[in-house]
Amino acid sequence: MSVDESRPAGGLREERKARTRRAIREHALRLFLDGGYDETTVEQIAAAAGVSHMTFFRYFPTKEAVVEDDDYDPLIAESVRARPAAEPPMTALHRAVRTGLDTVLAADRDAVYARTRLVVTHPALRARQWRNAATTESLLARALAERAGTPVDLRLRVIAAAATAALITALTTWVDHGGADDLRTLVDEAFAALGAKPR
Amino acid sequence: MSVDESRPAGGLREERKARTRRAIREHALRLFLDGGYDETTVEQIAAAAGVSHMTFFRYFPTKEAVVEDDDYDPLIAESVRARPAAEPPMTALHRAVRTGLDTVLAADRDAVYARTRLVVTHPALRARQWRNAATTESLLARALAERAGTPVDLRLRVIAAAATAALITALTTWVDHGGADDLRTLVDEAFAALGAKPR
DNA sequence: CTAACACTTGTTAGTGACTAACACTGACGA
DNA sequence: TCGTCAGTGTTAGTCACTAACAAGTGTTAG
Repeated sequence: MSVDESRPAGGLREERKARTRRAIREHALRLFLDGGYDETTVEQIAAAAGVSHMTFFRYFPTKEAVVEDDDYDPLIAESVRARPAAEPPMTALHRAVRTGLDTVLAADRDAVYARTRLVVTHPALRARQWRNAATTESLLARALAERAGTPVDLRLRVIAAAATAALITALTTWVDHGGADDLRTLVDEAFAALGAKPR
Repeated sequence: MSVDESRPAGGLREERKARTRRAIREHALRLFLDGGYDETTVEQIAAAAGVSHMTFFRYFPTKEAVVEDDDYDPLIAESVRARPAAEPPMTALHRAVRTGLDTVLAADRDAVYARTRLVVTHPALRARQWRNAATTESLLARALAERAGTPVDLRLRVIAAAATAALITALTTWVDHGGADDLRTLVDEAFAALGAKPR
């Protein structure tokens, strides 16, 4: 996510790229929600966004990638590092996730729900999400390790993986109930099941 | 996996099918290990097994599916149901996984390692495995619920998901260390990180 | 034993995700 | 203002996967 600082980020090129990226993503999500994920071809998305299908793949490595939210993980990792070192790891993750969630939900709850629903519902996207979960986990494990000043070991990796699993389970339940529940309550319950102290 | 009982399972057809299925799987794994997963095409696997690529897809829904081990999950679920109802859920899962693992490892440790290595190493297979993890989880959650005589709730689902995550983390570590460690010890450590009592 | 049937397979033709190569165009630095 | 090069479109391909039909072989009723 680092931007080449030697070139001003506000140049016409950068701006254009950002706009194209946003356009592709927005049109893709709209088309997915309208006509279904499988039924929507990359060609259609590209056409809707006014680019060729090659350009699509230059911005997103796969069709699935366009649904991902890449900003969320680093945000949580950051939060983890900010937690006091004395806090038990699972509790630290819980609170970090809560913080991140509050931020994201406050911004655009409906968009988050729509996207989550898409991912949870569709097998291919779900699989993709889990693949990314591996990245999330090592990111979180490293954050935990840095916070505690210890090396990354099996214990921390398991805790990070379990926390990710808890979060995903909460998200799945959220969607299964049609978004009726309060997601934050579900997350709290999920972490409670892993023995994280609520406070 | 249920066989139509109205027809004897020992007919020529059934036998032939079983042989074809085994042939495809074995040739596929050999080719994957030899030349890499991506580099091996379904066409090549089919040719090696002496069938057309259509036949391949009639036996396995996707290229990835040929690597999966479908017998393992039900085996664990069975083990879970056999655990005493008084045992805490995470402990029950731990012991069930241990039991299943002992069985599988005793049979063909090297084959298990080779297959696990393939899956852990390759992103697409890894993703697929985790997609199945969703199935595994609901299977385990249901087993836990039946054992305790309670409905499946968020808590049980989270515990099942966390256990699966712990298992996968242990498997990943196993492969990362080149299979040098004792897998059962790793699994014990992984579950210990989730607070499962060792005994 | 044989003929009709059911099942399995191969062939062919297609779709759609994704890639490589190359030519073009326009923004940027000098 | 001009050369450079990042960003894009076009074209032509590979490969996973599917649908439709034709052909072969095990099974079974008569």
